[in-house]
Amino acid sequence: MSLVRVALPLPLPRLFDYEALDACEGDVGRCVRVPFGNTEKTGLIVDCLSEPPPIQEGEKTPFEYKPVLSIDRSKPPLPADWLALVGFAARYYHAPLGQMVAVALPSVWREGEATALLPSNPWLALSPEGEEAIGDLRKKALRALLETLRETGPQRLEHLRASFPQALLREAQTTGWLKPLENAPERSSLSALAPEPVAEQIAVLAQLRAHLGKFRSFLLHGITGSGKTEVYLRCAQTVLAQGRQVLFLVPEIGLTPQFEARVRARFPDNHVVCLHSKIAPKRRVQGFFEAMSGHAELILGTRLSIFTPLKAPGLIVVDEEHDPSYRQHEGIRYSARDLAVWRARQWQIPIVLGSATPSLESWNHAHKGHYHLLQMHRRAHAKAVLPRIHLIDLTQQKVPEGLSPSLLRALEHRLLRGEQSLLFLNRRGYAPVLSCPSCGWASPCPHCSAHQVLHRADGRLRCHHCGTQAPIPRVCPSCGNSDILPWGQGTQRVEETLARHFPQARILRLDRDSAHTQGQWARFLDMIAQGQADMVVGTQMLAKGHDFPKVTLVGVLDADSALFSSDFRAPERLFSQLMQVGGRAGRAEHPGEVLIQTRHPAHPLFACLQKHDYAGFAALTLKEREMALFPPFSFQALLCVQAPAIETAMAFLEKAMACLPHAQVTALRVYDPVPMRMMRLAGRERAQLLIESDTRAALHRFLLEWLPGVYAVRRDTGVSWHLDVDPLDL
DNA sequence: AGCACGCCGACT
DNA sequence: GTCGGCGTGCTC
Repeated sequence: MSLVRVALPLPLPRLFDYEALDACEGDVGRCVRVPFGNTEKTGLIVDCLSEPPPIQEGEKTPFEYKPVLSIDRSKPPLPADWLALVGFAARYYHAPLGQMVAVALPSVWREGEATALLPSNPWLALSPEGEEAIGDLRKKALRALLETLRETGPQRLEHLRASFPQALLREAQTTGWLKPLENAPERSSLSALAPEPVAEQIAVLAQLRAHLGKFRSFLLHGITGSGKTEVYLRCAQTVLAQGRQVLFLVPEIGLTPQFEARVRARFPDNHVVCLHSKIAPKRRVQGFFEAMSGHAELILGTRLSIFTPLKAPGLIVVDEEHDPSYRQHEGIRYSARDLAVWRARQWQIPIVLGSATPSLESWNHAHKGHYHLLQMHRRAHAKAVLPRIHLIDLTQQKVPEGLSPSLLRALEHRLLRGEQSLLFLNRRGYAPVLSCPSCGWASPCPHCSAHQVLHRADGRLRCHHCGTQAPIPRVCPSCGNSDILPWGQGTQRVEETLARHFPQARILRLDRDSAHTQGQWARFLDMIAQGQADMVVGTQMLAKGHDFPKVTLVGVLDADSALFSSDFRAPERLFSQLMQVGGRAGRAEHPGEVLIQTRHPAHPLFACLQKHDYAGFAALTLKEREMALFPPFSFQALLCVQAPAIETAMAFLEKAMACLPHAQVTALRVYDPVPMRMMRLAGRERAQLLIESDTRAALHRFLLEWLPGVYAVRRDTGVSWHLDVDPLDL
């Protein structure tokens, strides 16, 4: 008898066995179609058994195995190291294996017929017909494509894809204007010129290169502008030269295009694959397959690309490793950064975690000697200096519209000198609340425990959590008072205020509302670079990724909300954001200045910030965490429940608590169930239960014992739950 | 999670 | 008399 053990995409913590007479060990890692209940499902074969496993205790009758419907042998099976990774992730995050597989495997792979996954010849050249066509082409885009080819000579398909739409390329190929080239031409002359590394970079590179081919976690702490990317690229170059692949992780989709462009420019002869959730499903599997077969040499992408199988891995780079976007916080939760470290160990290769403001978890690892700390304290451009940081004490100044007189004066100076200013405010919309002074009504969202935000431009109240919209009421919906007022500042209102103060200034607003498409965002960045804006108001979108060489003033309008937040990680995020926005200014020859408005200028966070002293801030904050036994000095898991009503959610948690393992593990704390900080979200009410342990091992032993009980808890209608291991926000 | 089976209220 | 609510139980 031959059985296959199948992981199915179900929220059940078990596997299902099926009869498959023709199956063998070689089918492990293949997709399989199976009957399930009275439907069919596609799962992944994770094991092959020659005889039925012994009857489990408590099992009544030996059941009959159903036969598999079909095994998909059109694709190679997923390799053992990939299955090991997904298996580890499922165990570590206590998620059903089938669901982890569903997260890790592109959906088209599962559904896919034997599509032509092997890459065709990627080289394209301009044909004589194309050369002729350029003359009488009326379409601007097609002409631009052909002229690019004429100027640069043959190019790899994926290079062209990065700059031209797919449809355009297809059109040019079908008309015969672009023809495939059999052999890759010599293109060494086209390699982009690269800046010479400075002393610090050379030293860091020497360390990295000395450890290629071995497992080692490096924490590369380099200040903004110290040239971390250059280090990654040079290290990658060495790895590629050894015939090995490089996996690059970046935090956000928004950052991939520029990074991708830089990587492609640097390695024009290598096959680069870009993976994130906005890539068309078909191309994602293609990239997945090319990485697995070894055709793709550089794989870059967001958190989901940590699940890419690699044929010959040589290096993993996690850029901006502190960034919270590495954590998946919906559905099955995982941290791509943490899994990356596991993969590096699995593959016995080095991993570089880079950041100007490392996560305290990583910093702590470095200081305990688990990670090897590499530092770069100087900006790579000799002329560039760090910005000076000043605090504006809001308790000493009147700020009627969120802009203090000192900040206004500073803005005026830049305007007169023809320099750019950047204002940073983490609140989009016009005003965060519309409120009634007489009865206290404050634009509540009907579905969330949050206020609806006033968006004056489109005349709506909008909830930023669930998306609910409503027209702006003319009188208070609660008491009929006609004097309802916007309360507080959002980016739109600041933009308006600035326009009133500086009617001659060209003001640009950059937030999710104004730059909703990638194209719009790029256009805005371009306008700033061209000097077509004097003042830019924006949210944290501004802090990430791009440099603004002409900006000499950065104003932070409200730094305080994070200082006394109930989230113990809020100061860490604030520090990182302030360092990042500060880093946007004062590039090249212009010295930059940062002005931070605060009601708490004596807060120690600012003292560290003014000295550009990440290490000092980290030491201070780690000390606090140690005293309070917060992570990384304890290990947490969160059981989260959603239900139509909070009572139902709490009831589930009470029942879950009733089945806690009797043999209570020592050094472990189980806190009482509480409603979540944001109790209501999108019409669902949420509660949570926190488990905290002194050691990771104890936490996992405990969860292993407890979870079967939790799965067995009788759930009222509408209740759903999930476990969050190493949660980022409580 | 789906999807069945199963036992009590307002309807053509 | 039925259609349909969702409580409960199962999926190799």
